[in-house]
Amino acid sequence: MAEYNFRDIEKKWQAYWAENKTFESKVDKSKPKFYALDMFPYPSGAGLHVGHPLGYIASDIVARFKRIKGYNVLHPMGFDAFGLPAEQYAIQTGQHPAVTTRQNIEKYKTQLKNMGFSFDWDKEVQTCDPKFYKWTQWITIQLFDSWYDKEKESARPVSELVTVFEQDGNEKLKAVCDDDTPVFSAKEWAGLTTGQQQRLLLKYRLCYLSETTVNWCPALGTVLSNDEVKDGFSERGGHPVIRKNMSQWSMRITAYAERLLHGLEVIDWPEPLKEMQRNWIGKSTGAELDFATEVEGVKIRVFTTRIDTIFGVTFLVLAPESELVEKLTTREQEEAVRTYVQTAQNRSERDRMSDVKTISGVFTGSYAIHPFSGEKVPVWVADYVLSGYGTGAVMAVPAGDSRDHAFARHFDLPIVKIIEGTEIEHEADDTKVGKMVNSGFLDGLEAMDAIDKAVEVAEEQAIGEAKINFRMRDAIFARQRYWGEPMPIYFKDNIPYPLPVEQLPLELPEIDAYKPTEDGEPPLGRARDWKPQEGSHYELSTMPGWAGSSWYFFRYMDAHNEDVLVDKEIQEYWENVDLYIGGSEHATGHLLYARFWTKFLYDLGYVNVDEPFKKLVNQGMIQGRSNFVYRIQGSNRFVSKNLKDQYETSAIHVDVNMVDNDILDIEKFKSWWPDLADAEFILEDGKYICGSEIEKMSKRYHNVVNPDDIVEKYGADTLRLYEMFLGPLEQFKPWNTNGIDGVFKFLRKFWNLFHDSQGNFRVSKEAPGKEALKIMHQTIKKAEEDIDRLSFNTSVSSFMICANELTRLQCNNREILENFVVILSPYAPHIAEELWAKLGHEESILNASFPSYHEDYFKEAAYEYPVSVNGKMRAKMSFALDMPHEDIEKQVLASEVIQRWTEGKTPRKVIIVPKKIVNIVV
RNA sequence: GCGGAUGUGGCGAAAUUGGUAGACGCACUAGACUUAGGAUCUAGCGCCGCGAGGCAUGGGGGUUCGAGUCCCUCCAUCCGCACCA
Repeated sequence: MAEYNFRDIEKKWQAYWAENKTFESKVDKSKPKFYALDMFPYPSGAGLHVGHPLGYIASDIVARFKRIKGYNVLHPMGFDAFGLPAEQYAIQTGQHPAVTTRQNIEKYKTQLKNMGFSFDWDKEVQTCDPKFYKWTQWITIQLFDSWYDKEKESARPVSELVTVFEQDGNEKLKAVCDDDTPVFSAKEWAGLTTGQQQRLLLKYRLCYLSETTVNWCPALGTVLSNDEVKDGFSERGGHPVIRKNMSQWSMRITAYAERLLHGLEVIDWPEPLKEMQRNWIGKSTGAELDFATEVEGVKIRVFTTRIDTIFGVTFLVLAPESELVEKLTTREQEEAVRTYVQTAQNRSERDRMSDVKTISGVFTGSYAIHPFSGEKVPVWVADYVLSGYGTGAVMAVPAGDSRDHAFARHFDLPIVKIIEGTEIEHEADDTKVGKMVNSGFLDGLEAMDAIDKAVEVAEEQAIGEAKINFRMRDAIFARQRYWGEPMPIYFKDNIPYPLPVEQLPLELPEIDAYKPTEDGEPPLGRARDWKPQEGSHYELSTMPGWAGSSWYFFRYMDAHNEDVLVDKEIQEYWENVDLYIGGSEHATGHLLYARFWTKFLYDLGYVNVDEPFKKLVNQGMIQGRSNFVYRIQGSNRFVSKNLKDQYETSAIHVDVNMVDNDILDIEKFKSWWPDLADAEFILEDGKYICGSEIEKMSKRYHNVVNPDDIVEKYGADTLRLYEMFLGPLEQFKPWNTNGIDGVFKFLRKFWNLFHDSQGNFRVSKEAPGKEALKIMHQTIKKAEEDIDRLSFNTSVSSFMICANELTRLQCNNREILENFVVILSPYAPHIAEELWAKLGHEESILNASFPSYHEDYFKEAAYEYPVSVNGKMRAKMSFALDMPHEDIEKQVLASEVIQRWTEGKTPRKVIIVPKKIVNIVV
């Protein structure tokens, strides 16, 4: 009997697709386009586990669905191939990262191809390929050669900036630049040396070099961007991170803060993810205000969002790093302040964060003058004020801010009530509701109105102005590592210049080892004779991991173009990504940087969209389910889970592949390690039961399930269906193979619909019955609607119902089955292709078209209305489709059954919800 | 602390606009066919009750003829941010 033989079928069709380039996509203006993209993987040595394909399956279903709906689909795949693990491995083994990366990529591709994805492999990109990173470098040069015009809200070439400087200096210019940029006139500009001019221009460039405090990770020997640091440790490897001043390349992403925020309103992304980006950008609207001090010529500028509380200010606080600290410290306080500042500076990021609740600070000895009341307010230094945010100085309002309140109480500073009716003795009240009191000209105003009034007065008196601040910082754009894109920058006389475009790509040089040099230079310092010309040298840092991933989605459109990063016409056809699937862990990294670069390329006219991803879906991670055995301490005996409390045991992770339904395969276990060969076991009911826990799927927990094993045992189609069946795409869920049989049985049942008991292919031309038509059209409708809302699990269920029903009806009508094959094909492409071919079609099922459904087939002539009495379901009654309400009402009330439920009472009300329910209220 | 999400049988989960809660699958139970079954088929399967019926969507309250769905409140779990003035 010829059973459903998935192995042969899958092999056959994968070969067919490759040979016929079935998934190739070309610009075709006669069809609407659809761009379905997955976040490309980093090819790690461990290979794919069952969690990786989840998102790929979903996007593949959509891609295949859109194809049979008549769209021209771009569905590519590639590799984010630069990165730390390959480099760490290289440091340990001396093996070139390019070699291991290539091997890993091959492994990934084999695994991916086994799952039947409809990727157009001709469009594959690898970020570590010089042909690709040529353009990453090219974009970097464009960023270097651009500045941000606040007036036009757009990036512009630096050459135009130079023209502005030559004509007017920078006095009237509205541009985004470093905070310490001096004001100069055209005349002053003309008087500068080339070197001085270049240094000034760096303060405007979107890719720039500056002296900044960076996150330095000593263990990795490199700087990290803010999104790569989690709780004071590096995200990769978990090494401690310290603050350090260094000259570093950065990207002026802050120039785009406002647009990055606004853009969120027009894209279809999950709300939580948008919220994360909003938080990260951290816009706050407030005002800056100057406080004069007792020291001649020194003013303290503060940023506040609550200028309405200005009369509640009882002291000012400076960040320890503020340069005003020195100027304002009196002789008597000098010693104390210096000690405090030094302690604060020496604390690592980690210490400072873990110590948030400790209140510390020191008085500078001097006083500032309240701009409105003229009162003296003491100036303090405290590390709860951050140098990197706002102006590095705050006006403290203990009545309205809990930190100020705590500080005031700790150091016994006054607390002044400024909003009527608030209770502020023990706690600050930060609500903006109530009338102002003790507040001079603000008295009697509502807090919200007082904000506007205070800003108005401050601007009138020229002591302050409305101001918007962002929490987001510029992104560090260099790593002191080998395995990344070399910066296309060289230095001459200590001034950085971009490499001429025709010299790109600047390829990674060969080096003898992948560690930093003896004198602490990055690994590229080891490269010999690696310089553009005598007297100049290349930048030794490489780009961060996010460089290539910030624009790769454009490259797929035109992956082999050697002249431009993407052909304009081609890009204008594909525009941007219609559906992007990937993990939410990239919320404040990749997904922000990609938006930034897209907006930049848009400003310069290289692309015609300013958002890269129209719709984004976060697939939930598939977690691992770890199993444990319990070793009796100091022995080679293992005790079953429910008996373990009788002994002193330690739990040991055991490879989940030796465990079935928590029952340990003792023979396999014994051969796991040599010293387990003579292990003894204390069993319960003759079995060894393992403990279990949900953890991240990882090699070190021995809980990795390889999709290859599932494909081998059940086939790729079953794996695809099962991963979708597991639950909603967005949800996190542990991997569990328990239910996979059900899905496999469905495929076999589906196969059997087309085959007789001898295994001969068999469909009939006999007209299908009403019931068969009904279930078929319902299923078509469901399949279509479910894909539109990415509800794949419910779709799989409806396929099963359909197969059950058709089997029960013994229906093997040709057209019905043909429709079924087509709607199933996005989910289980191999079996669908096979049956499609058996049905006599010569082309791939991707050339089929998705069937349309007709509600007539499953609409009944009459509706069955549930009837409820006082909201409680009581009976079912049939009514004709278009029966008027009055007739329905009459019929219901006349019914003896209903009379009984209403106990003969006359109803007060009869509610008829068309096509849904009839409710009688007594 | 702030922000966001989630909470439904033994388990994974359905329920698209408020309208018969638990579809579908797993596990389980009984039966059929079998030399046998980790194959297949049939039936059952939220809880209490012999039954009619009653109770059930984290707890409590509300709106409604009617609430898993809307509102308030509390609890639990997960995620993100965390001295951002």
